[in-house]
Amino acid sequence: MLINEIAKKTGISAHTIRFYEKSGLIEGKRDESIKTNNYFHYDEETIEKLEFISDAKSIGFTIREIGQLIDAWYKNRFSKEEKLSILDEKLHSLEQKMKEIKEMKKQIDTFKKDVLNDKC
Amino acid sequence: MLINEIAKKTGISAHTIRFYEKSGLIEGKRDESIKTNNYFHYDEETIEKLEFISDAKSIGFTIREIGQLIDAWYKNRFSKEEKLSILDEKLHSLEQKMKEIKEMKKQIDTFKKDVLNDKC
DNA sequence: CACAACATTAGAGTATAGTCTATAGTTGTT
DNA sequence: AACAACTATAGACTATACTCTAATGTTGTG
Repeated sequence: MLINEIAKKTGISAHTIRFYEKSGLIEGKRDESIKTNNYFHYDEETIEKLEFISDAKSIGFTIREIGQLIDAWYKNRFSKEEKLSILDEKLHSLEQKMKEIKEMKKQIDTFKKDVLNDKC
Repeated sequence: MLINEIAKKTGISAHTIRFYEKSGLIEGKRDESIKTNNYFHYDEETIEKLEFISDAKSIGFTIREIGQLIDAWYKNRFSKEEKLSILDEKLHSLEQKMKEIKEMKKQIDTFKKDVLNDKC
């Protein structure tokens, strides 16, 4: 799969995909048997990763954090213990975010009541 | 209260407070009776707002969105209906974020299981 | 074979949200 | 008065995450 095909499939622009590649989040492979060009080829796993990147971004993870998560999952650069520790850390930060969102919902509900009762 | 005092109370730097002021999130008042300087004075409401800004930022609201929320709550530039519509929109986006976070937690739990079972 | 459509790289430009520096004036303490 | 500590403004600088442009080469269709 060349870059425009995976771009269409994921809804992420080719530019952004190249940016993610430079950032180390994904990795295309070059076909060594083709000498005339050096096009990158992407596989199904990259689609999975790109979808994961989209999701993780939308909840506020940074590129660096997403990189860690992807490494913890796909790569063997970390030991089992290191991987688990990264994943637990992210789970913890998600729980924090959940709490903050619940607080903010309460806060906005209070705003709404104030508006409804003409208190502001 | 002058800028350094409110900065200490909120833990937000004077620079950042001035940035929020320029961005329209808060508003200091000048004491017209003092002719020798034009220092800004801040009140308790501004502390409330700054704390709200910190919370809202940490769950991913942008300056623009926070501005809308503050306007919906404190200002009379919007009608009751407009205010409620802004607040409902933000509540809806919080519910979306909650869903996404739950999904991500599931995803990371799956990663963890894979790591524990040496599946990656 | 012309030529549109695609690929690569390097690097410039944009938006957001600060963060810092320089300059200049003000206030409080000794 | 001297001087540290505070205040304001304008504008430069930084980091993050894109987004776009330019230059150049490759591939596929009529």
